[in-house]
Amino acid sequence: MQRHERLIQILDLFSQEKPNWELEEIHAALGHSKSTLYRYLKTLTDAGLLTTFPGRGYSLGSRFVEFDYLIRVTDPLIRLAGPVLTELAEANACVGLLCRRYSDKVLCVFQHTATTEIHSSYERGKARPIFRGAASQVILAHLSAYQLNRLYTPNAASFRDAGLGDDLAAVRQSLGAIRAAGWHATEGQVTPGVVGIAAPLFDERGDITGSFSLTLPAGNVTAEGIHTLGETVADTAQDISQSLRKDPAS
Amino acid sequence: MQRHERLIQILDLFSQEKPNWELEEIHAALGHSKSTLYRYLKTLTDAGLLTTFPGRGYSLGSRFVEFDYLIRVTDPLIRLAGPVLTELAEANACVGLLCRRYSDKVLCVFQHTATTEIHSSYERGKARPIFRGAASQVILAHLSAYQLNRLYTPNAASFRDAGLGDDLAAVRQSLGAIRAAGWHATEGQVTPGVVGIAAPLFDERGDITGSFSLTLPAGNVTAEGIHTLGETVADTAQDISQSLRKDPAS
DNA sequence: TTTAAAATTCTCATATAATGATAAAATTAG
DNA sequence: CTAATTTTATCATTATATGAGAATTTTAAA
Repeated sequence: MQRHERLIQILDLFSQEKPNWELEEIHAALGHSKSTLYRYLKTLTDAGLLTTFPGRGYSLGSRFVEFDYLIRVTDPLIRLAGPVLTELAEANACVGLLCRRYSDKVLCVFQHTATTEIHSSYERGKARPIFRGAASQVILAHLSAYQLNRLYTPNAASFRDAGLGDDLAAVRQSLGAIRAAGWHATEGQVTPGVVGIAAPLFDERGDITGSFSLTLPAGNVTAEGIHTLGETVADTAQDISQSLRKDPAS
Repeated sequence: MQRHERLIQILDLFSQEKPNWELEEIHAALGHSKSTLYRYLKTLTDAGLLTTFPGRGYSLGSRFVEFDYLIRVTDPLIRLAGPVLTELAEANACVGLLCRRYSDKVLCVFQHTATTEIHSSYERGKARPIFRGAASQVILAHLSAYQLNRLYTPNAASFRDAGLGDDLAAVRQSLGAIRAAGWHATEGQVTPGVVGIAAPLFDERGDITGSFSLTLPAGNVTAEGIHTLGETVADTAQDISQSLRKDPAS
């Protein structure tokens, strides 16, 4: 294995269940010599990727907090879509979600809650299931043919389970229908009894970059209501994509 | 130079001014061979520290967003102090700030604004000046003697400019006074016309871990008012530190 | 969908830096 | 201030990183 990978592998240890690691524990888990391990930990600590206090082991460093801030303030998606999403969520007493595609992931990057009926667990930084839910599927629907092929082959079962089709042809067709509609709604794919209504967001070059969505209790809305909201979400998302084209950064 | 450092050096390129780098630009800035550079970028991208989209160069990856979330949800300081700070800021129509020490840095990790008179620029992830302002100085005041020595020698001028004393003895004395008072207030050290009132937060082992502070327009408060608020802030911070002792994680 | 162009990864011989045992130094805690 | 502990430095050996070019993958255009 590459040395660099062994260095970065250390970061993989840190999780919600175990955010703090003693030197000895890392040693036991990864088995480097003490010299090497100290060298690795110093490199990561100097880079701000880890932090340590005497007698308290290692935990994730300030760089993650600082770079998240940097990403947040330089993200035109948040700047442009955030306020509009907040407004729309308030107007419809629901939860608004802004997601971004990161190659093979869909992450929530902004959220606004305007209801107490559902408590969304999708804060900024929380990953979404890639195949399930409107906010993700609307992104899948706009991948290039090549990218979709690549993703489909090792994940055929996930596509089927998410109701997108039993073979690639069927998946292409259902994703094509989502593209044609301009918006997409799912019910209970992520949380039982909860409806998601999403539309795609495109970057300044016209490529899929994320999704704009509302989340609300299934009982609160009729099929017609969903349709009306879908059109609104689609129109709003289209406006945002248009603004992104005029905005310098991506 | 160590190879690992050259790898991580790539991350240093990314800034608020230039959050996006083309391969050719990185090549020009750091001068590795194409093979090596591609190898480095792939390692960082696979680790989620960078992200890339065709024709759009590289930018910071999803790991920073995800790990900031992880840090946020596992941070007992935010869980315990956040709600109390919000309440206190609302009650006094000011800005509440929660800062954390990261070895040589002081970072804002939580903020609540309950006034329109000042607009705090200290969102989560924004670094604070280490020597200036109540929120930082109250942390300095509780460093160990050894740590203070280490920090003082190369920063004597900064200590003087921040009004903490002209030599180490004087600095020790003024920091001792801050410790004795239990809270500390400064005016205009960070933003002109703005008063900061801060108290220290200690972790479960009794070591300084951050600060709890309120920020308000100087015109809105008398010397007595500051004193009253200072006592409140100190008492509240003390309660939080006490709770941290009972809390498992740090 | 097919094809051409561009971007990225792979291969391999050589040079260079990583490794680990131990010694030295720095830091903590009493 | 001193003893105990943690962290860093030293150095010979070994293993891996490097870079040029070839092969492949991926993109974009027809």
